[in-house]
Amino acid sequence: MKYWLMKSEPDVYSIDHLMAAGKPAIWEGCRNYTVRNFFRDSMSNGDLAFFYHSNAQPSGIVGLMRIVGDAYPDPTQFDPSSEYFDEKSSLKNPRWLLRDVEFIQKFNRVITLNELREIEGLSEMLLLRKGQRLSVMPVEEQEWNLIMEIVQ
DNA sequence: GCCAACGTTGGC
DNA sequence: GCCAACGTTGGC
Repeated sequence: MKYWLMKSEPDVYSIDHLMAAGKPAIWEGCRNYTVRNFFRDSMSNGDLAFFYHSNAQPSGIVGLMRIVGDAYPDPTQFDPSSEYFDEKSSLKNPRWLLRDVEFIQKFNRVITLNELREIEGLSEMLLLRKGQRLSVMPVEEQEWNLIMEIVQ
């Protein structure tokens, strides 16, 4: 079992959208090779992930979800009407993958970025590193547990 | 809206 | 394969 943090701008797709879906949803639109490789090589069915709101007031962790199934090509890359369309990708040789995610829980408050910065033991957390911009990133088990402690 | 930091592209 | 120019992310 591994742990992840996945960012989304709530104006685009928030945890409320995922909660309302009532079924697994596709985590579409990631166009970064590191993230693509995480999807392909590192994530597994059943892994857990924090849902993180970026560009939000305030930004922070808002809930939990579960990775469902295996990686597969992101359909939006083939759709010319999608903002995620990639003309250099093809059905035979897809560039971009995604994962399905399933709602588990919405926290009763936002664990803000500032709050995370003040937690001893999270100083090495990828999310908190200067200039770090991955929209999907691994979370260490001890980091996960520290954050879960303050949620309870 | 600004801008730091990083990723990607493409000419050479 | 280098690297300048450009694009993107995301906090503020």
